Amino acid sequence: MIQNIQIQLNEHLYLKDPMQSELGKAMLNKSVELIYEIGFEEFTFKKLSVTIPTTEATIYRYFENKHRLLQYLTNWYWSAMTIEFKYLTNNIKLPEQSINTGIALMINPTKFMPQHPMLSIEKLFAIVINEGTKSYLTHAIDEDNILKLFKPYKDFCNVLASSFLAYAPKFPFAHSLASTCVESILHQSYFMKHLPSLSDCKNLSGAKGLQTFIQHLIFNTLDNNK
Amino acid sequence: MIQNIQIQLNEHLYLKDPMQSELGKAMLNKSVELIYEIGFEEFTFKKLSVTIPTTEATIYRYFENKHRLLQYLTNWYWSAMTIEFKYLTNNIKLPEQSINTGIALMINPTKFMPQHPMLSIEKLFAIVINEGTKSYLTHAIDEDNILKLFKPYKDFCNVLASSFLAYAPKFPFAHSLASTCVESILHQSYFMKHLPSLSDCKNLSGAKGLQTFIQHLIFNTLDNNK
DNA sequence: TATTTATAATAGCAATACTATCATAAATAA
DNA sequence: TTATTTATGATAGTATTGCTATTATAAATA
Repeated sequence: MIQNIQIQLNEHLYLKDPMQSELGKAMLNKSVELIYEIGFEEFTFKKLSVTIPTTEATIYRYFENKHRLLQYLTNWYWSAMTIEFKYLTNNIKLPEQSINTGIALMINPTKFMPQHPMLSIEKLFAIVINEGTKSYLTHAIDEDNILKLFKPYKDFCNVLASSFLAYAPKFPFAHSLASTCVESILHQSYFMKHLPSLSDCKNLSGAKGLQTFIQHLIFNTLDNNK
Repeated sequence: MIQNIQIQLNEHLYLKDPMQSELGKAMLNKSVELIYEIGFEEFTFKKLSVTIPTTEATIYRYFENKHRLLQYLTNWYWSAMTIEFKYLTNNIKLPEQSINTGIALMINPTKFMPQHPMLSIEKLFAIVINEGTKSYLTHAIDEDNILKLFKPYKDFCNVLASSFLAYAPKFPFAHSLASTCVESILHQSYFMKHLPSLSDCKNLSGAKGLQTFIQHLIFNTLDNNK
């Protein structure tokens, strides 16, 4: 589904829209590869310019700095996730089923969005896990928020919260639960791989353990607050 | 309680133990002030050296780089939290009461650890909220983990998980729930302040909303898995 | 044909993230 | 006491990063 849709992102994320040229698309494509490989701290525009190839100065005409580029990528990810979630849950009557679809999508996005002509969903998912929080844990958070740079992330949490409320209309913490689940899935995925003692879930069998844990968390909480 | 205890931290965190000299202690003290003020990305050893005052080269004799210093601070924080949690819950018979104490401590550490001669607990708490994840979201995670640089964080999650298991011995996700709660409290605190639409809790009335939310999450989950 | 636009090529600069050297003062050992 | 180690300051230096500026050229558009 997602590979046929052009995602229009907040214009404050870039100086020149990377979607409007082949070179810009190469920047997005190659930055995902490179950040995935070497991590965001080690990632520089100079290194990116070599892989494309182009010049550092040209990349700076597209993006203010590497932090904006990371925000561009995470915005793209959450926009795609929101579109996919709405698509998957459209016409679904049972709120329970929508919630379970959301969980499955968050844990295993490549199952629902297998590939994209421009970006590797698999690597982008890894970047969201490894570097995603850095896009909002910044000293400029309040200015960035005024520019609405976190809207796609909020949108995704909101649609998830809405499905919680459809299931348990009186639950007073739908948004907190939604953002907690989103972050928990990302963290637990990271912990399973790197700090396994912080998790009881195993990476085996398609992250089934994580799915069970998150279902426990959501439904036990919601069932007592219907 | 905590102000009278010397916390011995992993020796891979530093080149020269900052606790063994007044200058080293000043580095810790002033780094908390400075990171709190300008954020970790803007923080440099050069800037820190001016506030102490000392020279950049001298700070490099204590810490490999600013990332190790951040890890030192977060290690100190979670060690202190673990000690405080054990102290507060010692001789407590009801697991429920231990869990509630843990929640209260995590949400409002300054209430239990009001001050410390070397470090501002309040500012250190803010740093853990704003920058804490950066101490483990690094490309060197696996090497750092071999050096046991995340032990204090794991220890805290473990003692919390133990209190969950005391309350609900058959619950199979105690560690995942513990790390999820720890991270959720930090994230929700951040969201309440900067991205309020991601939370239903208000900063008013001593973060009472956050406490209620976390209690919902824990007890509803555990009660159905006793 | 003229003009705008995009990119390449190149240079440069201030700040960052270190490393190295030497002098000196204080602490400790012989 | 003298000798020696240790800690710090003072200073310098280097490679990289993060970014800006200038000019040339090719392609697209008017």
